[in-house]
Amino acid sequence: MRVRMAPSPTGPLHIGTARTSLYNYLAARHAGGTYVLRIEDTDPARSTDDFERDIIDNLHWLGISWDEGPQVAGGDDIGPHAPYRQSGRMELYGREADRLLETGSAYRCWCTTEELDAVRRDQETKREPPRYNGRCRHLAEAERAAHEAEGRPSVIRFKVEPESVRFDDLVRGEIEFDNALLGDFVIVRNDGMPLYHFVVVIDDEAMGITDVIRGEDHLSNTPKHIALIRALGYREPRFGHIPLILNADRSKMSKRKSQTAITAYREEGYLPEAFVNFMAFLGWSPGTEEEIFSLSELASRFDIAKVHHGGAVFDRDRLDHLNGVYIRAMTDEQLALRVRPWVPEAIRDDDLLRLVPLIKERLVKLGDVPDLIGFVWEPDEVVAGWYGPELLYPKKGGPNEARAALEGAREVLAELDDADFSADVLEQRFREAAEVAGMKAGDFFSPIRVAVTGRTISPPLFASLEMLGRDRSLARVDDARGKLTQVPA
RNA sequence: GCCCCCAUCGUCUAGAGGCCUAGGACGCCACCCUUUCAAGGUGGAGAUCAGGGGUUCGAAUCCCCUUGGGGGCACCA
Repeated sequence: MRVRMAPSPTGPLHIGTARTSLYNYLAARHAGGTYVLRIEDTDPARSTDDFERDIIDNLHWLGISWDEGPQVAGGDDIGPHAPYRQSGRMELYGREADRLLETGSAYRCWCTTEELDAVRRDQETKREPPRYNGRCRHLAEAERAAHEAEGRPSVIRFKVEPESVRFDDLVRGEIEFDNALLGDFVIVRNDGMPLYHFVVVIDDEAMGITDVIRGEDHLSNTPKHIALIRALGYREPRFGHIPLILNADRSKMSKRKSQTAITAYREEGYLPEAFVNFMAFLGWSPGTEEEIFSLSELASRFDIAKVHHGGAVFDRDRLDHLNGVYIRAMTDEQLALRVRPWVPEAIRDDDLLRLVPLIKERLVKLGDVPDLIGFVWEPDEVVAGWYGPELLYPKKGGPNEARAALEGAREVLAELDDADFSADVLEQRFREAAEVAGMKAGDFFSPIRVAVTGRTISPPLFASLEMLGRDRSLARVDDARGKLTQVPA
């Protein structure tokens, strides 16, 4: 089995492309087949090196590796079927176009865009299917010769025979189309650039692709490909069309309505293993109630025949949940390593490791780290700027209760020496102080929490104080007391 | 408009004629735990399996129609 993924570098790696890539990868790994990466850059106007790099980098990030193809952007191709970039195969496309011309399966067309538009408009008003009317197909020899002598640029059109085409789709079963509805489509532009439907078929043949697994949006294009394959005398691969990933409104997932770039998710701090797990379940399930799978587990379980037929809405809540599951499953050491890019360099590795337990079970995405424990490394005055005096009031209480708690906290902190400055000791002392103040523990802790972390929601208070150390804790409590002096009782 | 595909809780899905008074997960709502928030635990609401006809002793599962949704019909990929 040889499968391929064929992204075009006209944008950053799209989630749909990534999922198709994943399914191809899983199918190949499951069957012990070969997985090929091919860059479809036949649209020079829209293709860029940056996008190619984005695609390759993010595929690597997801852990999807290929056996043949460019291993790095702009790098050398690896594999016996090079080139793996369409721009490297121009000569072959030209030869195959000539062959089609010679065998009479294709013909030159001189119709102008204006003429074509006019025909299309006419068809629309007459409610006919919009397709090429075949004018140049029936050109007399003399007219053809005249056009060619004139030297005006022409496109090459493929002659579609009015026959019915059927194939056995790997995920959907038997599908039948009537090619009479198709119309002769263009395979080479008037500037000589070959078009997608044409090159995809040539490339797949050249690379010995046996199974074409792609998005459902290509289902309707398949009869064109099959017609081309037959005219060219190629061997017909199996086709499998996987369901689309959808926006919340159930339309095809698009940049306009959803975040589609894999990079964006990566930058937010989603874990590649969680993302892969999530994508795999968008249209596939093992048929059991298990749901946590590594890439290699997925490969051993994956079955293209069990892929769903209907589209799947991208559900961010579910992704968040899965990401949290993977984060919680990590050791503190692993998580510290992963979180490093989101933490200031000034934070030492051993301090970071001490921070991790405070946030592990409340972390959804790695990028949320600064939000959760930024107070540890932010300067006191910055943290003080995060809240106003009224945030210091306990839920049931006002400035007086806040003052009492802060006062009590000050005393406790002031009398502790550094050796005693641990979460356990702190908790014990603070609870005693709450009692002395005649306050419920929760109400007593609340103003202190805000003073120290700048937020009403934070990691456990005493561990936070321990991390911060005595002096900074004291300073923050004093900052808070200062804020309260401006407020009348 | 034409062609093709699809249709189980809000979402992702289990389900390949009797095991289904439809299971799980996310989300939601309670309660428990608890220094906040999470995490965790327990429980709950939530799908007349889009609707209608068949086939069958029996249908979420098979067939047909309707409806709804999606995709495709480029000198884009």
